[in-house]
Amino acid sequence: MSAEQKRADPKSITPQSEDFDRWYVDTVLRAELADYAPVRGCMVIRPYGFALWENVQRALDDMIKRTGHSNMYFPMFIPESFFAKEADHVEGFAPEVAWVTHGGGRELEERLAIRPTSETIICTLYRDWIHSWRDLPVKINQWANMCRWEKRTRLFLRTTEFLWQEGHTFHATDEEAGGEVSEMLGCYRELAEEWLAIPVIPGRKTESEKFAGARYTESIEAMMADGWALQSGTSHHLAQNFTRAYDITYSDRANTLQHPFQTSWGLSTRIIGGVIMVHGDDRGLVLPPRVAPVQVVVVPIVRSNDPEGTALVEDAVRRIQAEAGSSVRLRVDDREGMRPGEKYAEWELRGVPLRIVVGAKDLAGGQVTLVRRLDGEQRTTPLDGLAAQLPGLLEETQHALRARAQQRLEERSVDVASLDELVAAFAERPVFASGPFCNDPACEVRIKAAVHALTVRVLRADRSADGAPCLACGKPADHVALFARAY
RNA sequence: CGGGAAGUAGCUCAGCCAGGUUAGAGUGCACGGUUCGGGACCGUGAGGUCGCGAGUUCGAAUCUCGCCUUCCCGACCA
Repeated sequence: MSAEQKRADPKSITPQSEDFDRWYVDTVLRAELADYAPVRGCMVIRPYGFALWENVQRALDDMIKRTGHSNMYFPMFIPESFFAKEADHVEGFAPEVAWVTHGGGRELEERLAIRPTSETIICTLYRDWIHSWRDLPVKINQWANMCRWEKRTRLFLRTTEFLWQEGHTFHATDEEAGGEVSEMLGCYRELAEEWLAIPVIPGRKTESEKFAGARYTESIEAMMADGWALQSGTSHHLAQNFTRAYDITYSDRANTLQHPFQTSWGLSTRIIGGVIMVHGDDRGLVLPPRVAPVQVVVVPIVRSNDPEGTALVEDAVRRIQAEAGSSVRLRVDDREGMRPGEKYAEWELRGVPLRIVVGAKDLAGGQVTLVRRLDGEQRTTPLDGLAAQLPGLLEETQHALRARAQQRLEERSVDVASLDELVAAFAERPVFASGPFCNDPACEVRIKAAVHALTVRVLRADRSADGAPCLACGKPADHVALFARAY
């Protein structure tokens, strides 16, 4: 089938190789993860997409609790005067803030920002709640919606309103805050790698890429199937920048007034876009079992003119359901009047990791057919003991997905020692290039100019340059930077 | 926010250039039947303020202007 014909077929999605961006949009819409809302740049997260987000949320929320944080909730409206105290922060967010100017039919005396992030209102409140070294550390988190008026939006990756969690902590010492920053980045890494099967590269942002108001920002960077990078979680060391600006003080053990050290860290619905773009294929989504809303779909093959066979099939399906119990998230697709092939295609589009096909033919030999979404691998297997194997099969898929993503990351990563090598690395296709970098903003500008749409993703936490010459200026470099095109 | 493309049924689109019966197709949807192990087939039926608003005209999906939304490419940014 030619590309032209495929486009005319409303049931098909654009192949990745033809147009990756269009494939992404087709997949999100057709798999019913989300749809466009009537307001520019906004999206509706549909039940299937939200179920996926809830599973991500649950995993991360457990980690947040495990590391000693409590959830709470701040309002979404932030008075302009609260917002304006930290200069870098205001300047950094000013162009993206939406303002409420009217309420109750009248113009407000003071404009209200719709939060683009909550440092300012949290600091304002904690000024009253932190007084003593005994009040520290403060380790809180909130799950909330945010608003950033972006000029160019993309489903999940960058929308005007989005959902995330933002953690905010206050500590007595600089070192303790630094430990918090890396501990939470570690949680994000664990979420990405263990739950979403997405290998990531952790590191520190350059000055130009860091959070407005932070001393430094760390992030995890993931490679999408097209070789582009996605910043998938960020953690900021705010030092005393906000606690000074918002005048948060406490008495230490020696009864001297101190400003606490602060951190903040966030992970958003954007990560859903990452899951889609890392694992998906031309049939649609491929979801990691640990977060898939439906882990196993059972498709019974029944014929209206074969009541005997139908009864056998229905018995077998009931047995699978009963034996699987709550050990896996299993759905039986017993919709009438829909042919099996149609059901297969639909659940493949939706990325369900395992499919069990139950038909009279296989059942005659006490078997059913098992199909893996990951690679389409198909085999018959005894009905006896099948349900007990499902959790193990799902774990296998989870690991295979992770390994596949890891392999792609390695295949499309290169080390470069000069600007020429950097340019050559991107000549054919987008890659992750790593090379020695002195972290001078002027060098960053030169490097970005060398390759179209290139950015410095992070100064890698896992690599050291050992004084090798910076690939832009040749001076001894402390860092190995990751260079890539980014969403 | 600049450049380009697009918006007609849930979806993919034709019709527009050269304005004129009741606006079409495929797919999807509902019902009936035959089917049923990879997106079946036959029949019947429902479904559209032609993105929104002005204007030109006896008459606008079609021409003009403005606006909105989406997609692509930039600039900007999570």
